[in-house]
Amino acid sequence: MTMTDSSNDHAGLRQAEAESFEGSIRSAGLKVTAPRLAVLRALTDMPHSNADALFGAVRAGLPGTSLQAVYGVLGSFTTAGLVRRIEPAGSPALFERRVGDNHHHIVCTRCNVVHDVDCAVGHAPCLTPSDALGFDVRAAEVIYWGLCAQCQLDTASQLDTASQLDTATP
Amino acid sequence: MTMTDSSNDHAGLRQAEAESFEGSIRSAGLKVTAPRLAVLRALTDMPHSNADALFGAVRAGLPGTSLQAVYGVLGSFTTAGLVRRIEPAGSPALFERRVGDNHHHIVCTRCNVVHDVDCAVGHAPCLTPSDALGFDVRAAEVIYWGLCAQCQLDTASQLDTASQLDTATP
DNA sequence: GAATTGTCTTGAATTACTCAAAACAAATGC
DNA sequence: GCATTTGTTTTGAGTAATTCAAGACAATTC
Repeated sequence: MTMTDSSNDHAGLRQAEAESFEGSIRSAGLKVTAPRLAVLRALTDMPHSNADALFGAVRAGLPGTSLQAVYGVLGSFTTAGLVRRIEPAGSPALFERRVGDNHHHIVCTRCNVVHDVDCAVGHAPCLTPSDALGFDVRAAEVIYWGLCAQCQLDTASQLDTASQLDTATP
Repeated sequence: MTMTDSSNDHAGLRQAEAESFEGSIRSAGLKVTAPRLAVLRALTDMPHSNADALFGAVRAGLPGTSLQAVYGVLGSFTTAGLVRRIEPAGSPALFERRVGDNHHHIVCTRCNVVHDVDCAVGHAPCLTPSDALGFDVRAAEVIYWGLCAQCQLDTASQLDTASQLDTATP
């Protein structure tokens, strides 16, 4: 299947996007390859994804790609500072394109959705521990844990149903 | 081999300690078993240890114990709120007895040593993100990354040696 | 002291990830 | 353009940390 250039309204945008991906990869000192472009596009569409989810997205547009290639791409991107890797407890590593701004994350304990949150207090928030114990502190990583809005609703309605059942079965 | 009670100065202390371990386990609603006592003792001696390190320590005093038993003990202790599990990025899960005080951790990026640090700012420090995005925030986990005092010295002297080599080989 | 309940041992399986060698493709120099 | 160099991907295997399951066993309860 071939695609005529500028065949629809999105073509221009898509091409501009592709060029920006290419530029990012190239200026990170890495060779521009199809798997790399595909991973970068997938990561733009679905931030906070793990290697396996990205592999799925990449494979959709580039069938021959291996999972190891995705790991390789993510590794080189992370080393190059093109993507950031986070590892919330109990989760495989997640990746995002938002780098260099020291933002943090909030994770739902029920559905595992992840969102970005900006620095907690003032500018460089938790970067100063009460006592650094002689450490030369380079980074502070904050993860908030809680229930997302949807899961609050879901659990509330579950409790509701449960209490109704209690009443219904004396 | 048998051990006479109160045969040395440490015996009284050791017994008191054993009783406190027993009490902790019992009041957490768990059965008191030899592997559990051994894990709790090991964890007291070496906080921020992983399952494998604890297994090693436990096995020293209680040879028949299996690694799976250690995982089981740690799992039930964690569920019961008797120990806290932390998972710094790139590390297997670490365990500690200090629970319920919402303290944080500082990890050396070179030697992986972990220390406790108290809350960063004020009382409930980073517990309030700038924008919780509708989440019901229950916990904030902060990990500081940096070089410990010893590793600062080590890397400094290495740089020193390297520059000396540079000068020595023109 | 027997019954009940929960825990431990043994053995296997799973998940997430890494390593290595050969095939291949992108950038570089001619 | 085409060959070379360098870096990347594929294929296949391997590892670390952890979990699952069945039966044996031990701690509490009655």
